Amino acid sequence: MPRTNAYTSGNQKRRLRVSIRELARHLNVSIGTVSRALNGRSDVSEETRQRVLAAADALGYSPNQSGRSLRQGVTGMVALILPTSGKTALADTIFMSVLEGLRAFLDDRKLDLMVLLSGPEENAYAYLRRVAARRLADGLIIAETQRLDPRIDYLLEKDIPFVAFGRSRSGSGYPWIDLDFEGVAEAAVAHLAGLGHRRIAVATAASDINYSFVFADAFEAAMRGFGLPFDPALVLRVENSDDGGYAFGNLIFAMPEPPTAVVLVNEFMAIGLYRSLKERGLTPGRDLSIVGFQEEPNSRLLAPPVTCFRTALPDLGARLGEALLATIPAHAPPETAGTIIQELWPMEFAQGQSDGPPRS
Amino acid sequence: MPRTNAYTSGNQKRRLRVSIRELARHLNVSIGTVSRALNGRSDVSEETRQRVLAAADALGYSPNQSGRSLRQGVTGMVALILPTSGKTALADTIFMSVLEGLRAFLDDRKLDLMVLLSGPEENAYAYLRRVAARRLADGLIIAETQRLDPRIDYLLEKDIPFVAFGRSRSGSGYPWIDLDFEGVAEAAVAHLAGLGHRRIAVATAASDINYSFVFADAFEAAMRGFGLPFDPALVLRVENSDDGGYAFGNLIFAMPEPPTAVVLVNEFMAIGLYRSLKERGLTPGRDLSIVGFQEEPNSRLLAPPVTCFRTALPDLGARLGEALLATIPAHAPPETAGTIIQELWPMEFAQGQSDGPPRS
DNA sequence: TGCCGCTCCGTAAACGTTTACGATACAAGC
DNA sequence: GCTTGTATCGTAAACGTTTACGGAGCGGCA
Repeated sequence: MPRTNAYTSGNQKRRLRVSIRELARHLNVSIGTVSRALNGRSDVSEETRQRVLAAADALGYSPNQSGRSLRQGVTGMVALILPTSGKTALADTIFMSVLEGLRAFLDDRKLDLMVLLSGPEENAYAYLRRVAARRLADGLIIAETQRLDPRIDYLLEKDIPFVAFGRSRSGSGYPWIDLDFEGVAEAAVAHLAGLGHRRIAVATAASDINYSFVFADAFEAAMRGFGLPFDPALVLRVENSDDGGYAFGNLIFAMPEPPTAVVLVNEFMAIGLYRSLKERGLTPGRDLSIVGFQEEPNSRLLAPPVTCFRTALPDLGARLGEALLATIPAHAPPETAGTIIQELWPMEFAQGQSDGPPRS
Repeated sequence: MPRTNAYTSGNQKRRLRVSIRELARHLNVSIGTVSRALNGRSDVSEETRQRVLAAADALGYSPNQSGRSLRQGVTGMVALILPTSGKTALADTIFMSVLEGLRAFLDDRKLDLMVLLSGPEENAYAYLRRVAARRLADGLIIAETQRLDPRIDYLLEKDIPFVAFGRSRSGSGYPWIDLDFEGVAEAAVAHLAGLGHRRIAVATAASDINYSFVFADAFEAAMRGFGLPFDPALVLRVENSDDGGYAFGNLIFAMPEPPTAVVLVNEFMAIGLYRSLKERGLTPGRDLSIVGFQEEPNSRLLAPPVTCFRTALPDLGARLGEALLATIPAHAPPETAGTIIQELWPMEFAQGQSDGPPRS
C-alpha cells in the first residue's frame, strides 16, 4: 500500500507529517546525526546540533512515538486503570486528588500518565487483559482491588510491572500501597470507647472491594482488643455511596437496641447517614456519634463537621508512583531498583463535632 | 545493542514476551500467515487459522501495539485532555458522567479512550503540544476551552483531528459541542421574570473559561429582551466552586438593594450560596430565588432541591465521540466522514423548590 | 614518518507489525 | 495437454526511530 505523504486538499498544500528522514534530507545530513542531535548525545558538533534544532522547529518535526517505543522497547507512559462504576463515587473526588499527586510525580520524571477507564466493574478484568497485552504503557496501576483479584494474578504471571492501590488476597510479593484500615479501625474504636461507648456499629462496603473486609475484620479485632462486646449484627455492609449511608441509618435505628456510635468506612456514607438522622430529628454527635474515614471534599458541607481520619492524598499518589517505578527496570532509580514496596499508609485523626459521650 | 529476548532470573525461566516471529517459527509457517490468521483475513485456510489461534493462546502471544501502529499509521486510541485545576471541581463529578458516555461509545467501536491530565491550567497548552506531537492517539478531545484558546490554533495548524467540548473565539471551522448557555440564560430569565422578579443577578466563573463570558452575555441579552432593567453590577464573576457561591452570596447581600433572584452558571455555586443564606437565616426559594445550571450529583444533598437546567451527560459524551470520529479519516463512518459537527446541546428545565415569587 | 587518539558523521541493522506481490499447487474447463 | 482460475502461503518492503560500528579527518607525539 503506497501511502504517499498526504497533502491537505486545501489551496495551500501542507505536509501533514514530517519524518526524521525528510528532516535529514533537508539538512543534507544522515538521519543518525539528526537523531543524535535531537536526543542530546555528545558525538555531534554543537554547530550541527543547532542547525538540526532550528530545522526541526521550522519544519515542525516531532518524533513519532510508535517508532521510538518500537525501537527502545519503552513507551514512557504509565497507565492507571480505573473502574468507572456507576454509583461508586470513590472514583470521582477522592481519586482525583491521588491522581494529581501521581501526575505531578511522574511529570517530574518525564513520564506521562494515562488514565484508562475500564467501564463497569464486571469488565475490569477483561479490559486489563486487553490493555496490558498491548503494552501501551511501561507500568500499570490498578485501583479498587477486589478481595480476590484476577487482575493481580494475570499481571504477575505476565511479568508486567504494576502497583496496586489496595491489597488483595490474590498473588503475593507484588507492590502495593493501601490505607491503614487496621490502624484506623483500632483508633476509631479506642476513641469511641474512651468516650464511653460500648455498643458500636460499623458500616462497610457491600462490594467485593478488599478493604471492606479488612475494615470489618479490623473493627472486630479492635472491639475485642478493648474488651467491648462484639455483636456481628452491628457489622453492616451497605452500598458504597451516600445512599448506602442512608440505608445504614435506617437499619440501625430499626434495631431494638440501636448502637450509640458508628464507624464508617468512608465519608460518602456520612452524607446519607446525616440525612437519615435529620429525618428522625436526631443530631449527629449528640444522638449518635459518628466517626468517618477519608475526608471527602463534599462532606465539608455537612454540619456538624464529621470527625474522621484523613491523609494528604497527593502524597499518597506520589508514593504510588515511586512504588511502580521501582518495578520498572527501564525507569527505576538505582537506589530503589527491584525493591518491592508494600506499605500501609497512615491516617491522621481529625476531630470534628460528630461525636461525643453516649447519651443514655 | 543486541537485546536478546530476556528471561527472568527465576528458577523457571519464562519468556517475557513472544513476538509474531517466534510464534511463526514455532508453527513452521511464515509470519505473514500468522498475521493474516490473527487479523481474520480470508486468504488463509481455516485449518491453519485454528492452529495459529491455538498456538497464540498457548504461548500467550499478543501483538505489540507500537509495531502495529507504526505500520498502520493508526493507534486506535482517542485521548481526552483534562486540565486538573485544583479548585475547579468541574473536572471531578460532572465530567465523570460525560466520560462514561464517551467511553462506552468508543468501546462499541473498538477504540480505546485515554484520559490525560494536563495539570494546572497554565500548563495546558504546553502539555497539549507535547502530547499531540507524539501522536499517541488518533484524535483528541479538549475540554474547558478558554475564551482564546491557543490549543485550538495549534491543533488546526497541525491538522490534528480533535473536537472541543466548549466553544472558543480561537480558530473556526473546527468541530465542537457546547452546552446551550444562551438557551439556558434566556429560559432562566424568562422563568424568573414570569414569577415577577425584576432584579436578577448572575454568578459566572472568574476564570478564562469561555462559557463564563458566553453566559454573562446571554444573560444580559435575555434581560434586555424581556424588558428588565440590566444592572452590570449584578453580573458577578466568582470562583468556579462552592466557595465561589459562598462569596457570591456575601457579595449580593452586602448590596444596598440585593437582587431577589439569581442565576448560577453551575450548581457547585449553589452549595456555597445555600451556606451563605443559612448563615443569614434566609431560606432559598422564599428569601432568594435560585436557578442553577447543570445538576451536580452532590447538589442532591441540598434542601430545598435546586431548580436547574440539566441534561443527560453520557449522551453528550457519546456525541462528542461522534463529532471526533467524523474528523478522523481512518475511523470515520462513511456517512459522517468529513462532517464538521458544531452543536449546541439543549438543556431541560427541572423544577425544584429553590425559586418562587419575590418576597417584597 | 608513523602511530595513536579524538571528534564527528554515515551506514545499516533492528524493533514488531502489516500487506502488496509473486509463487506454488491443484482443480476445472476447453 | 494447455490454459485459466482459485486457494493458500512465503517473501520482502515499509512504517520511523535508535544505536552499535566503522570510517574519515585531524592534531599531537615520539
